[in-house]
Amino acid sequence: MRHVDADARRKKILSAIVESYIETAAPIGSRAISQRFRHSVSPATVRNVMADLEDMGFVTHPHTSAGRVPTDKGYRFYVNSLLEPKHLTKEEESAVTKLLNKKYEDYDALMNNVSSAINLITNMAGIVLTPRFKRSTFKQIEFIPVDASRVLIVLITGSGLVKNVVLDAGEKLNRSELSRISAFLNEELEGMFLGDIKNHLTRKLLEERDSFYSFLKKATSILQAPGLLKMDDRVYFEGTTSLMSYPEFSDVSKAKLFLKLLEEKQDILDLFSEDMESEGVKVHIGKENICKHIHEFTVVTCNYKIKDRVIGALGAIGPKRMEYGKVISAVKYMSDTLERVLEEIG
Amino acid sequence: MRHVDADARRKKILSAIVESYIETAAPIGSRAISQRFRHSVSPATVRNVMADLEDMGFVTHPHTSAGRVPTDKGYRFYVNSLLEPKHLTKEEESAVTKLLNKKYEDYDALMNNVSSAINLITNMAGIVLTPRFKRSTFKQIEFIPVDASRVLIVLITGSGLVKNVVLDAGEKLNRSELSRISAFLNEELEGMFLGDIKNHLTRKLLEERDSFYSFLKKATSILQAPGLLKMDDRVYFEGTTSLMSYPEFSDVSKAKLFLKLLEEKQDILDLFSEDMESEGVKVHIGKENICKHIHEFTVVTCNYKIKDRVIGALGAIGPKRMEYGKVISAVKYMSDTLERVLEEIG
DNA sequence: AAATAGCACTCTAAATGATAGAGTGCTAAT
DNA sequence: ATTAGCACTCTATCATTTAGAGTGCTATTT
Repeated sequence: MRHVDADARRKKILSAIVESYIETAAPIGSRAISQRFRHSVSPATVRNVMADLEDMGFVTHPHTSAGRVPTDKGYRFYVNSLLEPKHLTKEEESAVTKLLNKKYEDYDALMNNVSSAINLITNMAGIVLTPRFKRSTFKQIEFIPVDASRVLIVLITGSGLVKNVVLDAGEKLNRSELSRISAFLNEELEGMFLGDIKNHLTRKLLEERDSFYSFLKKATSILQAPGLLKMDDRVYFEGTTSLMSYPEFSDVSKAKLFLKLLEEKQDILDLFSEDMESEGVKVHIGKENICKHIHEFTVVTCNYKIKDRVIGALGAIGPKRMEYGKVISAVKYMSDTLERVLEEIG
Repeated sequence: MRHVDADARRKKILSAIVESYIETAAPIGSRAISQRFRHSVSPATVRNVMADLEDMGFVTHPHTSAGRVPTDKGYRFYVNSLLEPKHLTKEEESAVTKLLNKKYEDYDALMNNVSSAINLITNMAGIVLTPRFKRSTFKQIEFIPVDASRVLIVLITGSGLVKNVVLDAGEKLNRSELSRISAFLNEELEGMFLGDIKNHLTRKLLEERDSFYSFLKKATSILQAPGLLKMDDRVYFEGTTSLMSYPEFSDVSKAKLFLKLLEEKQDILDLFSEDMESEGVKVHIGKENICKHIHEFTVVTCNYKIKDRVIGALGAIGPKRMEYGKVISAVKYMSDTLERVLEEIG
């Protein structure tokens, strides 16, 4: 490796450091790097390059006489510039297909299986955010009288989600009025975003003054039934166990911290929600995450859509020391697969 | 403590060993026991009693020069005979009430909160098995046409659970026939166990021979819609994090084992399902559990009912070293509370 | 000038050994 | 029947040592 471009060599060595660290979880020394290149460079040279890389902030030292470890910046550079994407094997793809090709009685089971599949392929914790209700569109509403004063409201969304709420009106309900209300709402709200319905009706209510007003008022109040239009985000997790095998978690206090993170799903939810706004796979390495509980981890996310509308996100979370090529491919693949499955369920 | 009944003293000392071990997680020696009784017995006497207890299989030695530790048999005797029930404090009860007195949009949220509450009070992992669908009764069924060939089936159970399934009939559906079918089913199946419906209809089908046959046939086939009458057991967990604080889990491999247990919910489900058959609080200590993954833990369960019919179970799981009095009371209390809440939701 | 060999120095992790303390079991005394 | 006394055992802990891996610098080679 004589008279090589210095910059190219730095990249190769950084790549080697990152990959070796991902593999072994141990700091890597100049001698080992030299061996990795079959002694085409001597350890001494490697040491010089390493010193440079350290100056540039890509790697660091746990202590004076230890090998080098990538920094967040190092991982970032690796992911942006050096990474080779690693596609799923045929076996992996068929394993995913097999896991997801059941008949689903509900979304819960499907989402759980998707996060299991992510876990299966990546060995990271799989995360799925359910379809966002607020972003769904109105398709149909029906009222089913349960007894004198109570009625079951059934709301069907454009993407086929169904939501039930039992409304206790407190007064005796008039069946024919109910069916007039549902007919009206089905006409009026067709295709509208659930998140926009409330405002739409309030505005309309202001314009009306005649006898129609009280009818509209009643319809509006029914839609206020607790939980009916409320957002219904849910987070699915699988695979915490397999994460515990990583040496990163041999310290119990760290493991505990991580479990806590997963149990208090809010931070994850925020992160994923934000990532849903933009297209494609996103990678958040260590301290790049705003939420400081995730500072020791990397999160890979991707949104998923039905009919070109983003309705959720999925991804993987694990130690920064992850096989980025594999994980990124897997997350993308799972997003595509989930979209396909959702399309089929219709 | 001169001339005390030997048997009574053994019990007192066993009690002291168990309680001390529960508190400190450390083997307890004769000196410490003696101190616990304010030196009314000498360490030497305690040693003799301890040797007896060991012969009887209630306590054991980690090694020659260590204190005693209760065996499963010791815990069992303690729970059966020595235990003093410890009621929840007013604060704890009000904390539970506060946690559960929200409006629930769905059972998922409720059950999650119940298992959180169990965790909150006991510091063990809280577990809830959802209402068993098969044991629910039929109340009402309605069909909502979604498009030409598809219909949303809404099934309401006696306990107020609602289940939706979209059925794709593949052929054009006749609205008036659908409503005749639902009217018939609502009449015919009122109050019947969901688990019995299939047999009931098949039997009836055999008896019919006239024009009614094809109508009945159609009704039956609709109820076969995938997932409609299928069992829908689900397990809710909360509080794995707080368990990780226990010294039992300072060994990561043990922690991992436990997490695995929680992730593969089947064993838990089996255990709880079995316990649902009998009334009241059940305690399973260590090796008493058939499933060997639980051999290091104690599980406390209790079923819960709606209108005198058992529909689910809840409980706590944690190290054998738990405050049995407290945990047992808490599990019972949560069962009562959940029954009350379910009654209110109706 | 770039690459490398050599060497002194640093730090860690693992092995070793010594020590204190907690606990037991037995026997003799009360 | 209980207890005191004593020898013995086992463990946990701490300090000390040692081997090895790794660096950084300088002198040397190409």
